[in-house]
Amino acid sequence: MNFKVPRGTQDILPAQSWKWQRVEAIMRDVCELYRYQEIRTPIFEQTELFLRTVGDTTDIVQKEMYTFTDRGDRSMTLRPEGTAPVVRSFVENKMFGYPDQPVKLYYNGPMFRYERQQAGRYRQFVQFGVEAIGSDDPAIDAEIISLAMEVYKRSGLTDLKLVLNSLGDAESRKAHREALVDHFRPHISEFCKDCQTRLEKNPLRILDCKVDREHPLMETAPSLPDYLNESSREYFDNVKSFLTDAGIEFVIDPNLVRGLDYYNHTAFEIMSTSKGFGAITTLCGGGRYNGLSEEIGGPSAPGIGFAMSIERLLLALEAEGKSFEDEPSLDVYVVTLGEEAHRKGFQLLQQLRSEGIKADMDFMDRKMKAQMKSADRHEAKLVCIIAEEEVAQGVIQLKNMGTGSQEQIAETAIAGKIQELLK
RNA sequence: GCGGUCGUGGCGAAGUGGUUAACGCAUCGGAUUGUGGUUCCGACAUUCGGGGGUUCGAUUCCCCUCGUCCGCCCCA
Repeated sequence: MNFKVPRGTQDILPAQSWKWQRVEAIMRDVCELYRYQEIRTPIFEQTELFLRTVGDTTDIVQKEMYTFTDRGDRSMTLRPEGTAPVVRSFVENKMFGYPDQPVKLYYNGPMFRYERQQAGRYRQFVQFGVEAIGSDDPAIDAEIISLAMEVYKRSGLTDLKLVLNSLGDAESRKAHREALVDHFRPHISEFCKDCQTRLEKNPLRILDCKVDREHPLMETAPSLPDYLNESSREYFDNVKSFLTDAGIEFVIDPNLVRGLDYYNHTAFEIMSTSKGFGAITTLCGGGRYNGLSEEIGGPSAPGIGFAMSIERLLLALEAEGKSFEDEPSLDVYVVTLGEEAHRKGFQLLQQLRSEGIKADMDFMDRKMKAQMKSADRHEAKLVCIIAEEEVAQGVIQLKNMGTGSQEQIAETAIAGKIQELLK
């Protein structure tokens, strides 16, 4: 019987996992810098939470959720996104009562969407997300976006594009939506099948359609910015000016529409412009979700956040031909010959480690030559060689793998000598 | 959910309807006794994703299935 990882999932092996650790370290550092604190919510939630918040006409709910019934006959769903669970927790734990507002949170963990495989798309993927709940200051929109950009910057990415739009408040959205439906309905039969369903589900999406982009009605379609009411427009202008003040470049895309129902006002995506990337270039998506808290039974609490996929960040790095400099390395490899030396070598190994020296040795009873090869393969800076003779004399041969030179050191002095050489 | 592509040892990759499935890398062993990154020699797929069919005979032909990769939709 052969087993394989479930479709759309992957094992992250040592050759890659160290890069994940680098990204996650950056992410934590930046969050601390911005005073965002980690929150960990369950991997699954009541299905109803996502139906209510994400929206039952969205792709996520219609075709992508991992939903199951538990033994208590309750419908549960592996979380497809992180915002709804965080806001659920915000409400449930009455964080709206915390003295310091807004509540600034981040999370990092697996999300699940039942989708067909493609480059940069997985059924289980890891999202790092940040949420600021409780404030409707446009400055915090800029802060959130800035935080995302900072993570990418520290990761080494440069080929990025920040795309920005405003969906307006509920009133603006409604007005625009009605205008769109009125505009397209008389001629909807001339559009593709997808657009025909979009008319009812999400008419905004029609503007995005690649099939019908040449249709004359596209040109004359009501544009979202024209339907923003006074306060929405003002809010968006403020977000833009805060971003500009922060030195963050962006482009406005009036057709940028976020897929989830709970979004309003600020919507943004960060995309990779690197060549050689797959068809999917969105690295990060986010927006404002005023009203989400009420939607799930909480008090009014405006919020904004984003989510980025670690997988895609790493893919983007590769597309740009970059990686992290500080790959894990080994300081010392201990080579031994004979049983007694092996025993002695293990003692030395443990001593070195207790002093913070990264060290390893052979556990396969290999020949000396093979042990040297291992040392070389692991790029050990130094090799300690111990055989019968050394054991008898209480000494160790210390070889510098860079220069090839070797000297004999008393075993009592070896740790100090190594510390000195590693400086 | 729809469309295309591919599936040979740890990895990369030839190959043909017929009794031994190239090659490269990696790995392991050896080339005078205790030393790496170069070189030389040797070892390493009862088996060609799985199942069924055609055939005297299939890894090569057909069907199904599982899986891969890519694109559409949409997104992270």
